[in-house]
Amino acid sequence: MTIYDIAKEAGVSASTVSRVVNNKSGVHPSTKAKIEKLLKKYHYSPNETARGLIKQNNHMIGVLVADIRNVHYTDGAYTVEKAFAKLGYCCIIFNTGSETKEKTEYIQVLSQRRVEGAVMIGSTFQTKDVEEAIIQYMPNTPIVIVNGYLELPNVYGVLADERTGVSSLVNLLFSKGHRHLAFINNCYTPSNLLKIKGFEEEVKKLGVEQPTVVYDTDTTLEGAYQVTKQLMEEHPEVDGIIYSVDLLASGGGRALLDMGYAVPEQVAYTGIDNSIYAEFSTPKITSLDNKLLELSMMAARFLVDLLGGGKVTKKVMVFSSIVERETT
Amino acid sequence: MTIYDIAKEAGVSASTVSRVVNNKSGVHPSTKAKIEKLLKKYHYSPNETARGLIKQNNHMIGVLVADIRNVHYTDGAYTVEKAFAKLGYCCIIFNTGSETKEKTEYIQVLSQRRVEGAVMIGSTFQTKDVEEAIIQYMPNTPIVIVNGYLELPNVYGVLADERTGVSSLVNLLFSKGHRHLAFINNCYTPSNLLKIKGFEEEVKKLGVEQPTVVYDTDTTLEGAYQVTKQLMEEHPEVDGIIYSVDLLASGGGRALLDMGYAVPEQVAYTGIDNSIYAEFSTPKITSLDNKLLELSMMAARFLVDLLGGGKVTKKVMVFSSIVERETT
DNA sequence: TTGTAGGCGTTATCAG
DNA sequence: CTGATAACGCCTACAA
Repeated sequence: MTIYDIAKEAGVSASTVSRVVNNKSGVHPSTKAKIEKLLKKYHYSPNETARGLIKQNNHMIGVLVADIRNVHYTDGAYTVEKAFAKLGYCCIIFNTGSETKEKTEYIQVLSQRRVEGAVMIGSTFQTKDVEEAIIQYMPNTPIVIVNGYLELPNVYGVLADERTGVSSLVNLLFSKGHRHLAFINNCYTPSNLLKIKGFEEEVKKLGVEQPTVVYDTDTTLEGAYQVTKQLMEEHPEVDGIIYSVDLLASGGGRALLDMGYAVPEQVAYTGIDNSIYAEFSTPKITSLDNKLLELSMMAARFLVDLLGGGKVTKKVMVFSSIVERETT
Repeated sequence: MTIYDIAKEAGVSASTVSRVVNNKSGVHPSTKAKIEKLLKKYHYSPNETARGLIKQNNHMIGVLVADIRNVHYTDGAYTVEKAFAKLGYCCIIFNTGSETKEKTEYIQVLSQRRVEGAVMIGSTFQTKDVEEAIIQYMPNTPIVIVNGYLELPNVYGVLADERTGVSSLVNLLFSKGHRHLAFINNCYTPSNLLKIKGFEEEVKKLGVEQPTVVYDTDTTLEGAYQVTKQLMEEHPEVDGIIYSVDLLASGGGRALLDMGYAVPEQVAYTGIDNSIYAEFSTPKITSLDNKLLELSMMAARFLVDLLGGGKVTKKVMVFSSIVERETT
């Protein structure tokens, strides 16, 4: 059902129908009524594709996320979608995975779709390859990165201060008498690298001579469980652990319990993200709230402002805070 | 950068450029090379909007979900997105919330966007209003509902047999000596109504005379905690609880522990969904695996087949199974 | 092998 | 107040 079909049946021209559809003034009430009746009768809805072609806008924004199943990415995607839906935009969401190649491919896809703006969720998008893809394919599309930034005229960043956040976690553990700290990491995203940097710097600053211990694992409960066991066997002196994300802390915490450690007296540990995992686990996990939710809300607002032609800060940082629970 | 810009610079017509862009045969190698060079130089990417207009397809599918932050919906959305991205489709995702009005509005939006197909995730879409909206706005668009169904020519359903699933949960509790069962429900979706029906039927079948107890709460840890306390105070004889979703079981389980009940000896309980909550909680929760992941995968495959012009079963059911853990 | 013309469904600009 | 007409960017006969 097109505007022409309606026009023919109403005995008017397409332009008149268009005027009615768009609520423009200057249509005779009687013709207007006649047309509206037909519109309703056929449940006419304008073809946004055609509209977009002539209006040079499609009210679509792209959302890139490594994997929406990660809780904080889920929240981010939700926040962004909700914010834009309210404004009549729709979000096309892609799970890029962690591979560089896929990320750049999806950037290309977004450019073909001519999205008006994009949000990339996660520091994993703060890479050279993404930067180049943006330069090539979307040099003029406003892009906001959640917890990341690229030095490009059309890219904006809202960041968490995870480096100092982790420093404060170290301080917390230290203040409770824990001196032999370890860090368990899941992957080397820019965000996690900052966390490790914050960890190592603060440990050094506090004057602990012992070399810092950093272990790797994949992002699973089981992986965290195993690597924690391994850590405690190889470094029995460790009495405080910072996990790069809550999920690891949950899995690792179980290992500590199974090994018979008293938590938090003998070994204390923390997660990062202050996600539902921290709240759900037993014992409930002390976690660094890096405000990822606020970050996404801010990102959405930034992009909305940019699309509205407003000026926006290129780069902001949101301060994190510790939520203490039962593991410290 | 349009096909015309390229054509002008190459000294050819737009159609020739179009042929090269679409890899059609019958272009002289030298002109082809010349054009390809320009294409690369300007990082030309075809405007999908314009393409969609003439090809009468935009390779977009709509995904409706009440709230993507619910874990199984997240998984569903992920599965669907991944399946379609592989085929060059993009997914526009909307969080509809639970209000009827919003659901029908988003159906209208999808129709304006002229999506080629849609997936609705959750039994909450199995309502009269959604049905009418589909009839009005998308009577010819293939739609697959995950865990729901509507009797419409263009609607397909992949369902979980939660009714018999819950019956088997009742049987499990019964077989372990629990006779006084209660059901704690979060909201009255078609899916949950089936669960309650399965619960009540099976209790009756097993010859328990005592009236069945069904309590309500909102979908939060805290709500489940409170309502479980209330339940045990008002019905101290209860020794088995089925929670409509794992999240409730997690919150309720903590209440039972706090009240000093031995789990599962004194009181046993189960969740439904076999989600990460069941695995995370302490004790780990026995849960009904209603195969929501398979459901989404199947839904995606169905829709892919439909878009490819294939025939697909209108309605299938996937059998659920119990995953026993520490609470039974 | 290449170009021309028409059309996809809308909107915008002019005339009338 | 209304109707042609030309665009938007692309694709596809058909003609050359």
